Amino acid sequence: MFRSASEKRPADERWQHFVKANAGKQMVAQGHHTDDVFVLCAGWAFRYIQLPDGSRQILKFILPGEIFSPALIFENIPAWSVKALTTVQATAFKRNEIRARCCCDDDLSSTVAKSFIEDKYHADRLLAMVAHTSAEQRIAYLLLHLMHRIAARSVIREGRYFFPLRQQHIADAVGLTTVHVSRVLGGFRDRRILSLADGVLQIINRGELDRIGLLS
Amino acid sequence: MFRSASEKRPADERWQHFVKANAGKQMVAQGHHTDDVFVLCAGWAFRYIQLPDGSRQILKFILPGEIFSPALIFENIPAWSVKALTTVQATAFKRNEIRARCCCDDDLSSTVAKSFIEDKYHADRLLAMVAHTSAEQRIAYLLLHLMHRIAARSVIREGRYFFPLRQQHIADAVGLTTVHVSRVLGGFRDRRILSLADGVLQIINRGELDRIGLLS
DNA sequence: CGGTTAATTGATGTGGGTCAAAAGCAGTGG
DNA sequence: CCACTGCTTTTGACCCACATCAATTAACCG
Repeated sequence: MFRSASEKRPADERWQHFVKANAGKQMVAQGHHTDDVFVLCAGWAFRYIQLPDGSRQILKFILPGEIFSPALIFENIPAWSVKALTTVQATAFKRNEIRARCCCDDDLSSTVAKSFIEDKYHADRLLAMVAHTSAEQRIAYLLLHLMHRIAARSVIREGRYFFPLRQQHIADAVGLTTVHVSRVLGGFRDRRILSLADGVLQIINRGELDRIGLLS
Repeated sequence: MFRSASEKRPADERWQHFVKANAGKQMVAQGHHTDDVFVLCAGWAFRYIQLPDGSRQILKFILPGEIFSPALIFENIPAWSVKALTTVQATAFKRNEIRARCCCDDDLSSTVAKSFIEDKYHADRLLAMVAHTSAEQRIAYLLLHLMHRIAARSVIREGRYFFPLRQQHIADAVGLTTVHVSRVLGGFRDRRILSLADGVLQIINRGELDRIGLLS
């Protein structure tokens, strides 16, 4: 049975609530006020900014367990948008609640700080890759980066990764066109390095992929 | 993370001290432990990461009054380096001291949060520009961004900005070669948009510069 | 079945890289 | 005062990685 004090309050006063969305649904909109701090529970999403010329830059792919952006805890008008990549479920906490807890909870505030730093670390490295390396290197880097994060939360067998990105997403993340992404992935396939189709990334020659994309 | 037991302090563990450095001096080194949190007092510096292939990505130019990086407050092995661009003076605070104060000082922690968010905001936009726009747009954007920050801390007369960057720095910040930076700046000069020489940036046609670099 | 969206492939164009040379301009030292 | 050195900027010639445009195929779906 539900013992639902919270159920009886209006929806916008509960200190947390759940949301579901289908693939493609915009969940946070650049420049629009929100009091919610979202944490992804299931599915994939991505954070991006839209340029006035119509192109978009994907800043980060968001995996289950991750906050949409640590910045959301401190600002109520985000400078970016978030869109669901697959069907997703997320929990929305009230910002005030989170911030109140941060003050008296050392663990939480240290987690927040870590997530800020990690976020920034990856953003900096992505910038370096996009600015200074070839299409092959950028794509290899992105795949390796995501593989690492995927492997951290599910067991990987035979080099097969669940991988819901379309080529358009890869293109928007590393600053290429879909046409060229297709060519590069085709090249990887021909050279027996990996194959990417039907939402599955199959790694065939990890060593070679590392050699290409692991500039560090 | 490691924390040394509380100890009596030798002279060099004062909770803050000052440092001076000449242009070109490396002040923080990627991957090397440091207990100091630096704030720039005078001169310019820049934060960057070095890629294994030798090229470097400049992440941010640091102006007087700014912290080298907000991340420095929470991590003791930075993922980036900082180098002096001009002769500089900086104050080095002890990390433990800063963090202790953050806990009981709402103003300070809110300032830190703001600086994290602002830092990230500019990094995201730079990534978008580098990934999706032309050389002219990137350079115009960088100049406009810096002009804005310079103007916030000193009066500008007749569109003349103190501007100590070499073309190499511009190239490393926006992902171009010095040769091409030279051509683009030459183009701007020919078209009476701006001229950049001898450490002075002279804006001639601000409207046109905005039109090129202000994609927002 | 047509209609739509994603991936592929080919032909062609171009922005910016690469290489190389030269020129300007400190410093430095004889 | 002039040569010498090192650093930065400029300029020219050439090239290639990636964009652009366009057509084709494949998969999915009501």
